[in-house]
Amino acid sequence: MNIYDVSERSGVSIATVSRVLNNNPHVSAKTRAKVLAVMEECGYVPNAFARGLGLNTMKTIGLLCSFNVDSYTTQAVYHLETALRERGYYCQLSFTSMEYTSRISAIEQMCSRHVDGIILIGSTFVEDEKYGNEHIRQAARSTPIVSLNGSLDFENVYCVLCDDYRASKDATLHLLNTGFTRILHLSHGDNQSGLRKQAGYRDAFKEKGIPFDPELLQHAEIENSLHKTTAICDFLCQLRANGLVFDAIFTSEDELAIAAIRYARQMNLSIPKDFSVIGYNNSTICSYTDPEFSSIDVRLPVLCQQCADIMTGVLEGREMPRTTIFNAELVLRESTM
Amino acid sequence: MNIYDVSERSGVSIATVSRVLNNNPHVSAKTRAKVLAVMEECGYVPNAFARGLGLNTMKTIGLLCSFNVDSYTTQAVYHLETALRERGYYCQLSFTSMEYTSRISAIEQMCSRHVDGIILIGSTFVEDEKYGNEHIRQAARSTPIVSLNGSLDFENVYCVLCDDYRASKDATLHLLNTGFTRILHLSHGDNQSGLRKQAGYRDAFKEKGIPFDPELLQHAEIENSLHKTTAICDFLCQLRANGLVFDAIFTSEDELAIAAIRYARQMNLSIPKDFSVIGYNNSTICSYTDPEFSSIDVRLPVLCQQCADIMTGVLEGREMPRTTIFNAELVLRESTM
DNA sequence: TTGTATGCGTTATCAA
DNA sequence: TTGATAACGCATACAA
Repeated sequence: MNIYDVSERSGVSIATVSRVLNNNPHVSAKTRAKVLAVMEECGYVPNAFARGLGLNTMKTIGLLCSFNVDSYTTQAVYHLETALRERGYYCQLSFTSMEYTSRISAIEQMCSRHVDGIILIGSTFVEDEKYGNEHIRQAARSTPIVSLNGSLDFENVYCVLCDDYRASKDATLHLLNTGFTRILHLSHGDNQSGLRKQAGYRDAFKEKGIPFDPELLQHAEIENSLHKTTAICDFLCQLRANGLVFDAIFTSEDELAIAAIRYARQMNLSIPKDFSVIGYNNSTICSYTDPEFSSIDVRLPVLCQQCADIMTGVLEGREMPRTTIFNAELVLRESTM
Repeated sequence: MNIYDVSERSGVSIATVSRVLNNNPHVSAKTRAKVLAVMEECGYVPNAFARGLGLNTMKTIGLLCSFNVDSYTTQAVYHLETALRERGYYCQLSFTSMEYTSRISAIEQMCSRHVDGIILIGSTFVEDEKYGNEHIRQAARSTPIVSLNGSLDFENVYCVLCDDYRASKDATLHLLNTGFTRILHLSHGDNQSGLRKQAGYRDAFKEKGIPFDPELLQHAEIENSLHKTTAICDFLCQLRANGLVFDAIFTSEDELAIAAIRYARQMNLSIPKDFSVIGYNNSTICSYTDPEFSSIDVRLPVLCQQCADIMTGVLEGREMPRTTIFNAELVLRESTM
């Protein structure tokens, strides 16, 4: 059942059928009604591929996720899809593995599938000097790219960021101001966002004039196993056993804060009097521990709305800001004073 | 840059270019090399829409998620996308809201976009008598549907299930066998999967000849808020205050088990001696609590692989089983004897 | 307001 | 092995 069948059965040309289909006002009410009736009767559905070929768009945005299937990524996917659908766009989804080549080919594939735009979820898509980001610049020549939480300065690439630096500084200052000076920063990795967090953390010490001990900056390797919490908790115990003194932990991800809470309990430290914990992302898991832990709300729903707005704006030919930065908010719970 | 440009620059017809593109063996090595060289040089990428129009497929599977953005759904999305990509298919993603009409239109939209197949994630897509599932039967007339964890008996609909009934029965029996008889079943809702779990739970009592108290079957409304755990914990305290006696909790979702663990701590109940907890799905959050809690592993990666296998098999015209059922496994942790 | 004719970029059939 | 040409189903410029 195609446009020719409908035109035949309703006794008009395919042009008229097409007009009805596209709500073109230059159709008489009578003709329109007739055509619609035939369409209804035959259960006609326009062929999306043909339309795509003609219009050179299928109203589709590619969503690229890194290999971390964490709450940040999954929530972002949810918010982005919802926001884009509201704006008339569909989503194509792809996860990438840990390898650099996987990120490259994922972007290439999206382009070859002729998506209208690509949204990169998380700063893991921004490579360090070792590899560089030429592939992103290249892809952006044909397809607009919005980077959620990753900063890139390329033509046709738009960045929507949360001010991780300031948020981390604020969180660290809060801990410093409430009497904790030996603050361990447990970091996920050295991706761009992680580095911004580390900088904010460090500068908080500087601002307070408190000497900073580089030993307090620790990396926790995340393997996505069921024993992650135990492993990280053990890691913390080991640090302590090795003589590192710390009275608070600020983590780059909520998942890591879970382990920090457990560590405190194992060490019989009273939270928040003797020991404080602050996580990052303010995800649902903040309320999974007892005590519930404080965290930084990165306003993911707002960021995602903005990503969708910018993407649709660009596609509609409007001038859009190349970088948008939102403030985060420190949400205090039982794990801090 | 299209196939005509390539044909012109390489001095062959578009038919030959197309053959090279599709690895058709009826091309001389010399011609192939020449054409490939031109393609490489020009950075030619075939137009996906035109190919879709010609072949009547864009190798795309629609993934439909319900409104619960829980770990089950998000993990399923990850495993499905990965498995399908390995098999040469791309994924289009759509979330639905709580309304019935939203599920209807999501399915219709997928069909109208001409996806090759649709995967329904979770049994929430199976409606009760109130609405019925005619829309699914209808959609399946044009598009093969695979239902993950939802049972449906329609032509062209394939079901991949975990034996929730047996898993629930096993979990309940384990609790009964370790001395707990007042087992509260905290259920997410009366969707199909939830009902199977309830039946297994009930039949465990029957099998042991222990009278079953219907009061022990309780529903927890899930609003996806940050205060969910607190709310459910309060709900449990209220039940207790109202005189309901229970010495164990078996939940239909891991998220609910978090609240059960907290309840036990608040009540100063010693886990697992005085109080046992078993969750459902064996997600990462099982290790977020202290003590970590036991849960039912529904083998989601395996189920998703099977969904992908069946979908691709159907699309390739092979005969595929209409229903596949896997066994779950009870994973014991610190919350049970 | 309606119809005719053409283009979109492939794949595939049939001849050569 | 290669090429000419007809689909595929829609949108649209232009003509009527």
